[in-house]
Amino acid sequence: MPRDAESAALSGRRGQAARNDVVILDAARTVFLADPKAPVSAVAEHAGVGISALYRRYPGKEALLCRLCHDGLRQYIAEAEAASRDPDAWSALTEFLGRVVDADVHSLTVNLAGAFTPTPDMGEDARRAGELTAGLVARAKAAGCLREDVVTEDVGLLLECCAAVRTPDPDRTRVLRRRYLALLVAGLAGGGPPLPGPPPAPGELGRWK
Amino acid sequence: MPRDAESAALSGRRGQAARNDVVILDAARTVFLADPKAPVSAVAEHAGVGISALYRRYPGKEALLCRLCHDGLRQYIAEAEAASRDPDAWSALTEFLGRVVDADVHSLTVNLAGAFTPTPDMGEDARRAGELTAGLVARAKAAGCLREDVVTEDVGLLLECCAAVRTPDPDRTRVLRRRYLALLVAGLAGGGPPLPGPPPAPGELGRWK
DNA sequence: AGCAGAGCGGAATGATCCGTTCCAGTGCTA
DNA sequence: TAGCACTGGAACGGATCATTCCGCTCTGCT
Repeated sequence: MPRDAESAALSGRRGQAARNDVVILDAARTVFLADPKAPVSAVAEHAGVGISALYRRYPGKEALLCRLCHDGLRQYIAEAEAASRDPDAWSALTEFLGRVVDADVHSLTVNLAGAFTPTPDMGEDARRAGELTAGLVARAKAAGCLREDVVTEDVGLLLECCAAVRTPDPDRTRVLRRRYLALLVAGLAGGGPPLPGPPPAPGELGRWK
Repeated sequence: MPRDAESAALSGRRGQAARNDVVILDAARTVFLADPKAPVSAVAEHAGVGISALYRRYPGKEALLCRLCHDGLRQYIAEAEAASRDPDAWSALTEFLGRVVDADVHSLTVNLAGAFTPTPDMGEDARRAGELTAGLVARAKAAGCLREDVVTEDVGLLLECCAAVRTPDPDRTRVLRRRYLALLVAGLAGGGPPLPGPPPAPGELGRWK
């Protein structure tokens, strides 16, 4: 009988269990993305499984949220690393932003934070994410395509702005977010008066501490 | 004895009652702006009054929310009317946006909507608000200072983006919001590639129907 | 001066919601 | 065929709120 845990074509009880692993995770992402404080039962319902299927895999809601959040953080890092390899500094930054917005990674990492006590791993990953972001910003600035008065910390807030755009339809939401990201990116390119106010300070948005 | 209901210097029981009217409204605005689903008791506590002081004035939470929201809508209209009188089409639009963002009117009108059944009055006011907004946009476009591919409905989403910027400190929040509004406004002025995706349709964001 | 009651603070109430546990059923697996 | 890994979903217990209620204070009129 097949023993490969990676296979999606597993049959029987074990197959269902393996498939439930991913079904549950997907459902959780969808549900908690739509409403970070959704009840656990909503996840089970959306996944089409019972509540016990969920509690067999995670010790509690907090663990599930933590997993989701950490996955999002890892995805952010992966996108940032991929962008770092783009030879063009401007498209590296802007396409990175586009991908992060599309994947709704920001909602995952930020809106869910605070609902659980972060693990040390996540702190480390968060630091790495910050570094990579700073790299992308610095490179774009050095290339002269990004206005000088933008700082690394602005990126998080920009993503927050895009994440605020929401409609009942996920696809439509993605499209509209791209629209306002485009507006923001046009602003990032320069033009207009200097940006007002002191920029966000490094520790200021310390949801991660 | 003084009978003037407008006076803030009313003495005695009636005076306290009149003063509580405004204290409660202010507290409600502050509290519900910070958290639209805050408990009623939080409002009373923030106002420094008991819960009954609140229930003496409003039949229930919903009525209070409705009042707050309607007030916000009226303020929006007032700002839009004031802006309409600005002879410069561009500053009419941008300074209007700035004032609305500063006053956090958008959070008031949008984040609170859905928590109560709107009155017909509000529907009427919402329509008027839409008209005024469209006027500001049309004028800026006609003057050639606003990019052509922006539509009236974009304004609501822009405000939503700004409202998404939040810090524990209200003053700092205001400053940061202005920062990203400036970025968006720079984008609105033009430059960069055309905005992607179909723009939001008139009825699409129908939180008010 | 005295009293009727407007207004108030805050405890008590009752409903709702939600995370978690528990148990009986099901059909692989050996 | 016996055992058990896994599951669905009901039941439990705690928490949170909106709202009501009661006893008190102090005002404003007679």
